Amino acid sequence: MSFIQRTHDCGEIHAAHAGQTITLNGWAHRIRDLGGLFFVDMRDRTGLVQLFIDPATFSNLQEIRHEACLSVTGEVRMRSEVTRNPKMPTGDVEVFVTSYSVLSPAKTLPFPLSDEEQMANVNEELRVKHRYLDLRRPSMYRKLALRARAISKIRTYLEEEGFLEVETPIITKSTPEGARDYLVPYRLEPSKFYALPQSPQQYKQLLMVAGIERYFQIARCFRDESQRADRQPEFTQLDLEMSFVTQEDVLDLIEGMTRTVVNELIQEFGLAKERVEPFVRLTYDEAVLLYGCDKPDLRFGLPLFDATTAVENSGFGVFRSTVEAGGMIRGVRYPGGANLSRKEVGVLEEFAKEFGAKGLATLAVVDGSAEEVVYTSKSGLGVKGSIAKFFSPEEFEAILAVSSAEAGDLLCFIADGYAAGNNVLYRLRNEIGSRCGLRDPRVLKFCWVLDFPLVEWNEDEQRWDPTHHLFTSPKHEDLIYLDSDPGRIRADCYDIVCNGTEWASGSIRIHQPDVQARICELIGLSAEVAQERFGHMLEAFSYGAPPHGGIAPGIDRLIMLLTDDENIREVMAFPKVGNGYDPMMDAPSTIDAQQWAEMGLRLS
RNA sequence: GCGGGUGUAGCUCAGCGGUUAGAGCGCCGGCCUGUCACGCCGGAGGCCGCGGGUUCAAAUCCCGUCAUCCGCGCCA
Repeated sequence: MSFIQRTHDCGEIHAAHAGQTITLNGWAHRIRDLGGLFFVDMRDRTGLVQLFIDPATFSNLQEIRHEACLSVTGEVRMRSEVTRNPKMPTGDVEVFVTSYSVLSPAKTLPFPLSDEEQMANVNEELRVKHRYLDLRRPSMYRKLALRARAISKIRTYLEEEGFLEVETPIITKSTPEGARDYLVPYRLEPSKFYALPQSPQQYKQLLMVAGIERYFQIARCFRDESQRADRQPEFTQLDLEMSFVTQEDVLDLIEGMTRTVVNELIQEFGLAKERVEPFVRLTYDEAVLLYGCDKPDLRFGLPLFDATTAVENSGFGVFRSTVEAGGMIRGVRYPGGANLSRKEVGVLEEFAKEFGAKGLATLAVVDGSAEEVVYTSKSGLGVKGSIAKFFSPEEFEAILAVSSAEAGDLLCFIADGYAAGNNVLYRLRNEIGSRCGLRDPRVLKFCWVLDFPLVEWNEDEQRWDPTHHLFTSPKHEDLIYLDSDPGRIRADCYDIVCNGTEWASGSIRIHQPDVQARICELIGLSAEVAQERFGHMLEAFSYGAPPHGGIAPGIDRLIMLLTDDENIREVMAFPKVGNGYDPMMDAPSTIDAQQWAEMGLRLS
């Protein structure tokens, strides 16, 4: 069936077109039938323009229903002063329709896609099921456009830096190290399987051995792990690797790329974000000490404090016994928290308990002249609270000093081991930051976290596990701890964190077979198993592998940061729902008997 | 694997032991010549997620189950 093709786009029509006869193709976004007057807001990918249709000229206007696909021809007319709509970019004009055709009628919609306010609450599964309708919304188009432009700018930047984009296989070998693999049965030998790549990690290192020197790819990654708001079974990373570089070279390149790309996107899309500043740098140890985690939100301060020595001999049994057991008393300030009711503090304690806290001890810091104050400090601060009775004046002074407390603060203490306590405290700090309005949505605070430990002790398995992955290079000077104190070995490993979420992770890789062999041994990978799983890597490295390193920033997460979306589904065209199911395609699905037979498979 | 929330009209929700289950939006019909979230009048539309139980009586209480959302474990 033929149709009259557009001469213009809806969103571009303006006063200069007045008098012209034009044709538009698009959808009926909103319809206002006034009896003697008929208005349609027509939408295409560029925007909206109002159609004016004279009902006297057309007999069957009820066929123009919500989201019907239309071709419309008419004359662009200026609107009179009183009928202009300043809220619309095309609001100075309208199209006086002389002919139209319904290219395709539309059934009643499953959700009100022309109403952004109502769409905010619509059932997520329904939106995913009818994704082709959800994506008609201008706000969704804009996210896809932002994503496409981000990728385009990344590509441009890296190509100018001498990078080559290389595709790597989607069906490959299972290397059961990190996440669970998605598996694909191999028809020709029924006991064998391909795996979908968790990332192109090994391929990109092999590309370095191949002499590509500067590789990147907008790479799809697959991990069969349980879902979260910011995770999907398949997601996209900017995968990147460079040869003959130090850590500093990778950091410089990525920081330059990020600031260029993000600042351009902020400008191009008019995002309500401040320009990205040079990245802050923290070591892993500093980050954990100051913020309790390796992904601190640096939009605000409130560093954790350590009150262990201040209270280790106090009359408060919980604190004393924790210290005696080798634990620590660390805490965080809650500005304004001194006003919290007992019940509200209880809510905060429940929050802490969700993350494994045994309890939450608090002291309110107020003006020294306030009521119920148990102790007034030399500087005039008053302290009160249910545990205040346990401390001596010296202990109060020490607590106030280490916490840098101010009047109005609620000091929140967690008594536990360093790691377990930090796990609670960093979440508590983020919660306090949110409550106090300190997590400014206009700010993108990027920071590098450097010098991660190479390995961490796995209590369950009683062995050392790689913190990053087994090809990560130890810092040369730390190799002396390999036998005596492996936990002390730092790696040439780096993360980019933005606003409290991990955005990118990377490292300098091991390129020397003898070092790789020692690391395999350290993490309990026997030579035989290493050969079976990674023999291709070990062999490749034996043919003159260059020193190399790389990084892999998450594309989805970058877009989420730019659009302030909390859910990764919002920045993907066709996401799955929480259990990995695709309600639109109905995938995964059963296969027919012939496919079972062909694959040599049966249910156990 | 675990915890919490939500399942009632096409959508968003109210109803939380007691007449015939409601509202707003949408949909259908009527009226309306300057609307732009048009307005006004009328109407249709419900296995109250599913299964079981308690009760004279269940959308409402209990048990189970399924789906979905959020989180924990997990995610080199």
